[in-house]
Amino acid sequence: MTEDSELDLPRGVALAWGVSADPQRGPKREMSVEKIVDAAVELADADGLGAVSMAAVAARLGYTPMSLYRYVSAKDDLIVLMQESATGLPPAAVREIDGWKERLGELFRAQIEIYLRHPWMLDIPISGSPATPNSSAWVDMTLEALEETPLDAEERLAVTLMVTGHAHWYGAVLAGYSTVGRTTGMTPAQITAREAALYDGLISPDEFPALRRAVDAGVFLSDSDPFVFGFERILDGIAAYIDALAAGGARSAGAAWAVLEDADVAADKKYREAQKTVREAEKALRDAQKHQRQALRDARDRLARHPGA
Amino acid sequence: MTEDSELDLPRGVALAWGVSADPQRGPKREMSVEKIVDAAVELADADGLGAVSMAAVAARLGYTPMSLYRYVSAKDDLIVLMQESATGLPPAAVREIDGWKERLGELFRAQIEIYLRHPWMLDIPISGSPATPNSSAWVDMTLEALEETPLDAEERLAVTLMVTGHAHWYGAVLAGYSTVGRTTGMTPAQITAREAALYDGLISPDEFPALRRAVDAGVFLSDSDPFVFGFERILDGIAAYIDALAAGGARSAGAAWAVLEDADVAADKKYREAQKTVREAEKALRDAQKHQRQALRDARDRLARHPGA
DNA sequence: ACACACTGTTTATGTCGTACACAGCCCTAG
DNA sequence: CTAGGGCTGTGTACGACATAAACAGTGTGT
Repeated sequence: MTEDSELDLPRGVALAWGVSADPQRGPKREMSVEKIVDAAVELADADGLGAVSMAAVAARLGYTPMSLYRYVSAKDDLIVLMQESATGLPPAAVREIDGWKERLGELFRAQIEIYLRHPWMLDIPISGSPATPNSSAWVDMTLEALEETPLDAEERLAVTLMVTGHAHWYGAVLAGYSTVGRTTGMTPAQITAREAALYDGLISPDEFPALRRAVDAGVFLSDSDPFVFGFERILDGIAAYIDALAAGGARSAGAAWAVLEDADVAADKKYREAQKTVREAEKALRDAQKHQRQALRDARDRLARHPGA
Repeated sequence: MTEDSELDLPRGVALAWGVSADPQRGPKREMSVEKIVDAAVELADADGLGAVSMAAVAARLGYTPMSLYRYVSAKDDLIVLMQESATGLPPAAVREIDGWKERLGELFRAQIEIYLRHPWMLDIPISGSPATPNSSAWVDMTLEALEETPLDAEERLAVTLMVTGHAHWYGAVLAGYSTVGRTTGMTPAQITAREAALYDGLISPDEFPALRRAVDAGVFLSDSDPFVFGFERILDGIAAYIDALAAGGARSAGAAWAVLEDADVAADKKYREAQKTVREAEKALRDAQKHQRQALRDARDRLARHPGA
């Protein structure tokens, strides 16, 4: 029992809070956690999270792989620290902005910018609650923006979560695009065109009527931003709720749905099997069509080779 | 040039659409893509995405690792197929429901259920557009639910994205909890309590005043569901927009924000460095406090051991 | 001055994805 | 009806990767 007196934080989180107790004896340290994290972030910025291996980070700093473990207890910790570093503090200028809507908008925009600069952040799986200092600062500032509203504490947190989530989702979809762009060297317009072409070939009007209509309406070629629209709707929804509160409306109960309590795995299996039947029928149909096309092509080929047959 | 006549779909996606052209010659196949995918899903359901290795899947089916590559061209493809399989078709019963709000609600709920049953889906990074048959079916049904509204095609797609994103986010946060639960064997209540305790110790009223107030208000101990609240606000926001349209309001421009166009990496570096200064100052402060506490503890210890000193 | 906590390094282990070459199977062209 | 070749599942092999363990050198508190 070394009695560290700190609650057992997830190791990486503890490091992020600066709970480290630098050693007294021994040779001078040549590296530092910060240098390691910076090197890792640079690697990830350049070539994605996959490029971050302990060996690569160490090499970038001119050391051997194992040396990093004197500063970071495991790779997972390093990733938490990278996240923390890239997250940074929310822009202080937000405090000068008037109106909760505008503040939320600016915070949202700032989050998207971060994700665009560090797309690898979106590849990090959400692991419980990485309650690190910087992420706490973002939550704090978002909550502060909402203090002028009549929302209660829980509702404010719910809004915070919603904004963060929307930004995360936005970033993920956008980053998907930019990753494809970097891998294939296509411009966004080219990617869009290609996707549209793919959709065009795959979405049959029988199986996906509504989606087909959307494709025909050219939604996948549009350059308007669906996420901005979504964010506006979210703000509207919050405003409507606030108005209703002001008009003496009752607060939302916000109770968890009963359905979600027990994930009935057995039922799911049965369900998936039933679906498989449907899928198989559909596949059979597609196969039939495909075979027909293939047969036609073969016939044509043979005819071309042996015109007299 | 084998002239496959199909556009070059991402390999895994092609498989999902059943574009496979089963071979004519050679020994009878003993396995099938479906069996492989099912085995992989079962593994992932039981022990997470990390438990899905080619070797593990093969072993479960009684074959050698390499045999899988006759059916699946790479692990990434297998994962796309797992996603597709677990996604399944949207519940057909949604079509019987009256009202777009109610339909969206049911689709949302159904998505959450899927994520609860297959939490590993949330660990799969969003890779561009996995436009697979089943995911298309979900989009199709969501769009269909919105056809009774005066929203135009792009707006409907934006709403679809928003609902999916919220569900994904919801699932991710929830799954984080349940993963922690499985790893540590704690009940949700215990986890909540633990998190609350952690927050309590880390969130200082000086650095995070608004967040501190929220903690004190007990938001992390509440059992009400922030996501349901959020979803209600989203629906409200859409409804408000529809009302505005009906009243003759103009459509949202939804133009992309200029800021987002160019992610200025150099500026970010400068920004991060400036933040580092702030962080360092804060850390110094925390360290000072910590050292003080440590010194105090040491003094007490020494006093206890040598009462006469 | 000496012990020992601590440094960065070396070596080694186990897991993983997957390339490649193989021996046997069986459809199809001749 | 036979031969060729595309197919099957398998075995071996290789290169990443995370990280455990043992090591020789360093510098500080006793």
